[in-house]
Amino acid sequence: MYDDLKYWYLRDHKLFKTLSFGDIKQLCIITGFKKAKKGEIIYFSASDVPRIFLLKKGNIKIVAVDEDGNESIKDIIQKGDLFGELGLESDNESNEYAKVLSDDVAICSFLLSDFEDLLLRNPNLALSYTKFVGLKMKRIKNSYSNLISKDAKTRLSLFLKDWAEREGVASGSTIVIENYLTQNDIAQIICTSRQTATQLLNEMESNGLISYNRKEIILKDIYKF
Amino acid sequence: MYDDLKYWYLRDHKLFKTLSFGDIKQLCIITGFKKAKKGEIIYFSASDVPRIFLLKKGNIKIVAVDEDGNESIKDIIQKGDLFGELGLESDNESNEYAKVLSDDVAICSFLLSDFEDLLLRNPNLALSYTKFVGLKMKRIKNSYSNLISKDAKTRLSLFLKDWAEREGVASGSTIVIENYLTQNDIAQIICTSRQTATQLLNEMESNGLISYNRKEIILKDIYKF
DNA sequence: TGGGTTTTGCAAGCTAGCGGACAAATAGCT
DNA sequence: AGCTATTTGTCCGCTAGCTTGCAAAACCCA
Repeated sequence: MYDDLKYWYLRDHKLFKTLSFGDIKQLCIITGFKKAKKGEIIYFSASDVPRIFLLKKGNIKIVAVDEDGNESIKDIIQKGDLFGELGLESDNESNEYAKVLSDDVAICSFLLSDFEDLLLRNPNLALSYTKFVGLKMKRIKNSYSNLISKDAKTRLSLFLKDWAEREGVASGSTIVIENYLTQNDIAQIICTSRQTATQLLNEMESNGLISYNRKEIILKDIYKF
Repeated sequence: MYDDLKYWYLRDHKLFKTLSFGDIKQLCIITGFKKAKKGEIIYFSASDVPRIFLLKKGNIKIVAVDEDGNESIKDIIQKGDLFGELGLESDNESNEYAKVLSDDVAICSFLLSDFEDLLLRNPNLALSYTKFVGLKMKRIKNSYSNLISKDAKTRLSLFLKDWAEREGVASGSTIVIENYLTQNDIAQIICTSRQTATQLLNEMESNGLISYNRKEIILKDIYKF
C-alpha cells in the first residue's frame, strides 16, 4: 500500500511516463519518501549518499552557504520539479540545504546509482533526462545573460512575468500569483539588494503595474511585462 | 580514406571511447568536416538543421547577438570541446555565430537527430553525455555565482587561474598561457568593461603578479591566484 | 492579547565600475 | 615601407545600486 503510493508519486511525473510498470516498481523499491512543514530545513548532499529528489507537493528554496557564511538562493523548486545531483556527479564542495516555503511538502528521492542503472536500461528515459538537464542549463544561461545586460528593474519585471506564467492564475490579462516569497527572497533571485527590490516593487505598485502584499501578487496586465 | 580521417577525429574524443567500431562508422557517414582560418565567422543554428559540433583543432569564440545588436561572448571553445545544441533541443530564438581565434581550426559536426539515435542505441554513451552536459551546467552556475558575489578583480584572477589550469604550460609555479584573446574578449568573459579589464591587467602587471602581452600571459606564481 | 520576531519602508552617503573621448602602440596588408 | 585597422592605455564624470541605520508594520504563537 505504501509502495503503491510511492509508485503513483513517481508515475505521474512526465519524465517517467515512458517507463514500464516493472521499471517504476524497481525504482520504487529504493525510493525514499518524506514530508515536512513550513520553515523546516532539509539537508542533503555532502554527508549523505548522492540522491535525486522529486518534489511532489509544495515549494522549497535551495540555499547555498559559501566559505564566508553568506547565504544565497540557488533555486526555487516547485511541485513536479527534480532537484539534487542533476548532473549525476556528486560534488562534495557545495554546501547546500533546502528550506520549506509552503505549508507542507512531500518529497521522494532515489539513489543516484540506482537512477543511473535505470537510465542505462531505458535509453528513452536517458534521452528525455538529458533534454531535461539541457533545459535547466538553458534557464541558467538565460539568467546569466539577464544579469549581464539588464538592470535591476528589468530583471524584476522578467522574473515576475516568468513566475506568473509558471504559477499564476489568469483572468483575462490580470494574473494572480500566490506569494510565498519574502522581498528578500525576490531580491536574491534577481540578484539585487533587499532595499532595491523593495523600492522597485513599491514603484511598480504606485505605477499601477502590480498590487503587492504578503499573500499574493497581482500583475494588473501581463502584457505590460 | 577521407571517411577514415573523420573516424579518427571522432574516435579519440573521450566521450566516444565507449562506442564500437561500427557505431562510429555509422556516425561518420553523416559527419560533416570543415576547416577555417583565423578571423573567419562560422554561422550555425537558426537557418541550418540543428547540429552538434566537435572542435578538433584550434580555438573559437561563440558570440551571441541580442535584439539590440549588442554582441556578447557566450563561450570560448577549445580543442576537443563539443558545442552547438548541447541540450538536444533546437532553440531558434538564439542568434549566435562562431569566430575563429587561432590560426586555423578543424570542426566536425553531425546532425542532432542522428546523434539522438546513437544515444538511444548506446545507453552508456547517453549516460556519459548527460554527465558532460551536467558538467557544463555546473560551470555556468559557477560563473553566475562569481558574478553575483565577486568583484571584477577577483573574477579576473579566477579566470586567469582557470585558463592557466586548462591550457597553461607550467614550469614550477610559473605558468605560461598562449594568449589568443584581446583585452576586450577577456573583459566580456569576466563581465566587465574593456577599460576596467585593461586597468586591472596593468595593475596585476605592476604588482608583479603577471607579465602580459598580446602573445602570451605569464602567471608568475599560480599559488597567488 | 501581548510580546517577540520577521518583514517591509525609507533616507542618505558612498563607490565600483560603466562609458565617452582620445592618443599611443601594435598588427596586418599590399 | 607605408597605410589602415585594431588593440591598448589613460583620464574622468556619472550613476545604479549597495550599505548602514532606523522605524513602522505585519506576523506568530503562547
